[in-house]
Amino acid sequence: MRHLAVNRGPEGGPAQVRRERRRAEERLAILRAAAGVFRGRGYARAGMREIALAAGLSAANLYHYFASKDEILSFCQHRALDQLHSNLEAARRARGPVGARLRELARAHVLCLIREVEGGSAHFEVDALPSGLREAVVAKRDRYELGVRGLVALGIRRGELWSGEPALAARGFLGAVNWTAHWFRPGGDLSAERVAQHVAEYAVAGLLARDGTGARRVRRAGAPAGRRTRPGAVAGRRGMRGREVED
Amino acid sequence: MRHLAVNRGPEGGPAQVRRERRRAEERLAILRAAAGVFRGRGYARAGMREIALAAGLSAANLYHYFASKDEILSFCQHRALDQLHSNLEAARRARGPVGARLRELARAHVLCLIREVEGGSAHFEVDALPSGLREAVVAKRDRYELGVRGLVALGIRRGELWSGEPALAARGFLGAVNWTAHWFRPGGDLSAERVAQHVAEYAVAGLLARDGTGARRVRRAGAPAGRRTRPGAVAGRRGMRGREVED
DNA sequence: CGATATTTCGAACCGGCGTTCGATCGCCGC
DNA sequence: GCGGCGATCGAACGCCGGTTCGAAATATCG
Repeated sequence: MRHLAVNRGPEGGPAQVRRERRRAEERLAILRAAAGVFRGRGYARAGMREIALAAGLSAANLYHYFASKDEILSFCQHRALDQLHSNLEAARRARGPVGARLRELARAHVLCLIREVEGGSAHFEVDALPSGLREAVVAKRDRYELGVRGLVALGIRRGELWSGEPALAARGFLGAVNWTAHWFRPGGDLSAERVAQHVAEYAVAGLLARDGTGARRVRRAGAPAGRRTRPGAVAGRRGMRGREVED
Repeated sequence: MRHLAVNRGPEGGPAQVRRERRRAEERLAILRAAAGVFRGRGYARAGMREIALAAGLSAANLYHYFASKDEILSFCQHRALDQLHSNLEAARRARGPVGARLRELARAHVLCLIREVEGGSAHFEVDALPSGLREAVVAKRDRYELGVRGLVALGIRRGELWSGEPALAARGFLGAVNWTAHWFRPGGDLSAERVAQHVAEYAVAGLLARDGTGARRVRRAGAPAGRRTRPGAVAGRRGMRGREVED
């Protein structure tokens, strides 16, 4: 971190931006290589020399692109979380049955985790970060979880989904989806797309309205939100007339 | 590992067994303390001195009870896995609807993970073990997963469950259940029993027969196994007449 | 009560790993 | 071309943490 981005004035030369672009690309390449090593050996076991080898440069040179190993992990996590948040926004904006939206969200989530191009599998090593960097990652992850929970709550209010406890249902949903990163190994007999499809199917199925026990409320989508919420239900408190999904 | 269990002959004295019993108890106490530290800080961050402090003895003295830090983790995992296998055996022997059996299995699984008395939360740190100790743990864990998958396959053959792919459904099921250990913190507003109940409910719901799409085959339990398996289904191959659950 | 084995502990060891140092090479602008 | 800045690297540093050492305290047995 000795001489990064000197920024000698408000306006850099035309070649300055070329430099910075090349630098950003190199950072991304390193990030990808590091993500691969993290996935293969876990964060704790992965060494800087190993990451450097995978990225094709020397260990010392890594420190011209990242301040520390923790920062590399932090960037991996932020990148993947940004992708997840983008998926979430798409799911919130989408119209149609909440189940279908959640299914697509789950599918994208799984793909984000197991696709090699992203360093998504490094999410679960949040505990490895020092508190300074961890805070931001945890906050972003919690915001994502709250968004998913909001979608689940919306589905419950609409009567499309069933759940005794939206928070627990959302966590089960996320668990089924997140777990994929623990066992999936690329190159197996199951393609990433196939896995994502099936796991998403399972994750949403656990949320769908029960048919045998409990109230049967499978219903056409598009019913006005906020209706069909029985007094005893655990759905969202307070009225949020304008918003469709709670934060 | 210098002078453990000298074993001076085929028959130990009466006080010998008292010693060994006390030793075993001390080992268990250390195991519990270590499990607590592992849960709180993660395996990599937990130090031997910290474990020793939690267990109430010096760091050096730990090595009179365990050969290494890895061995402590390994024992934690084996203990928890033994518990899980015991649950699995109960689920296999039980009669009645497969869904109910899986729900009870999931409930017991969650409780095993989040109850403090057991070091169950250390399962996910399997990658931290050196290959020698890891093999046995992974094998035992895989056997458990295969057992769950067998139960799922049985439910599918019986027509009580639906799944495009038993292996993926079982993994989603285990994911929803295992994830609990990542977020549950004792002392929150949700009791362990309540969490286990709801998460198990969700995990099984994802397996139950679809009502809208797909074939509807919710049916009274106890139907003979092996029937109702359509030719195209992905259920278990080959006949296993005597066994109800495949290995 | 001596002898032996077991438990305990403070202190030190040492290997690995994240990190830094100092120097060299190469690219870009004037 | 040449000056300077950024990129690169081999080597070394320093710390942290698992592990070991040697001895002292304690229990067990004849």
